[in-house]
Amino acid sequence: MKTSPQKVFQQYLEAQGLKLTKQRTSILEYLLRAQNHSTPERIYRDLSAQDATLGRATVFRTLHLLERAGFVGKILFADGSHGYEHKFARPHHDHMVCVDCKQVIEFTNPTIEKLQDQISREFQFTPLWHTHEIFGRCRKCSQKAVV
Amino acid sequence: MKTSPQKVFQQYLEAQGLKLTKQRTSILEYLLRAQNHSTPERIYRDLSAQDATLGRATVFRTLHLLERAGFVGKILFADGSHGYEHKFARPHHDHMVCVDCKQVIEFTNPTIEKLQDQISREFQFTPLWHTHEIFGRCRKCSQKAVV
DNA sequence: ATCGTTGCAAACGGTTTGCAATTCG
DNA sequence: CGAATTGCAAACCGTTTGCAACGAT
Repeated sequence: MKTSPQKVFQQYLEAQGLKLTKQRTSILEYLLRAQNHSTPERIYRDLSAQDATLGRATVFRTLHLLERAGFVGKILFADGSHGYEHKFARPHHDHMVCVDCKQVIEFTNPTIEKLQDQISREFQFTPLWHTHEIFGRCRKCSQKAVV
Repeated sequence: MKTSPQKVFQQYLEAQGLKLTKQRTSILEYLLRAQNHSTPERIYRDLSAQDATLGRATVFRTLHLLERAGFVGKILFADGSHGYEHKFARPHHDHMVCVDCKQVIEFTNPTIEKLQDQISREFQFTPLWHTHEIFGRCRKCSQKAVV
């Protein structure tokens, strides 16, 4: 009994009284294909190449919808801008972002997660979500950057 | 031999062949006064109340200058916007941001810092800086939010 | 048929730039 | 004095919105 992202999305829409349109489907599938760093503009450019009538507004609207539903999340870039990544069948993770080649490396560390909960508890703070991004240079770019 | 932020700033400017203007001084002093969550717009509004000729562009230009120099840093808000905080005589810290009252609680955890370095090393990633923000509800807002 | 959804273009908010006038050193 | 800096307004970019046409159920 496999539940594909598409099916999950469809069920979500149905439950909310919303409709499954071809635009929503193609944006979802774009996100599933592209591992990460999909920006609204890139999604728009790539998809409107096939389907010339797709509008920028729909990309934004669908991204919000998916974000509200918890199917996609934001990822920060070093310059302060951001992109999106889907969260289907992917455990929570944080990011190391290369300031040179823009590559994104995912990491998880259970100890850090545990410490965050502990710190929150100390302050009687109720954590809902977090972002944790390490900016720096990946292995390759570190080598190149050596003076 | 005390070195005030003002003096440090002045020396930095001098070293770069830049000038110390009254606008730059007043923006720096604003940031020193306001603990945190200063947004460009708020800085502009508050300061231009006294000095009606101050321009928005100068606020942005000065903020960039201070950021490049490492005297101020960005702080993310829950809605994706951001503000600035000065970094004079304040050790590195991360943030817990209340999604309701917007309050920012600072925290530091040496173990987390150490783990970050360790993870970076594993990937042969050279960390330059990081952001780590926990979003949730502060003690007071957690209580209010109980259904 | 109904109501959600779309594309469009105009509006938006935050940030940036070009330029002539000003100010610091 | 000369170079850096400023204020202004226009330009810019990413995102949002109002609206009439369209499409899914």
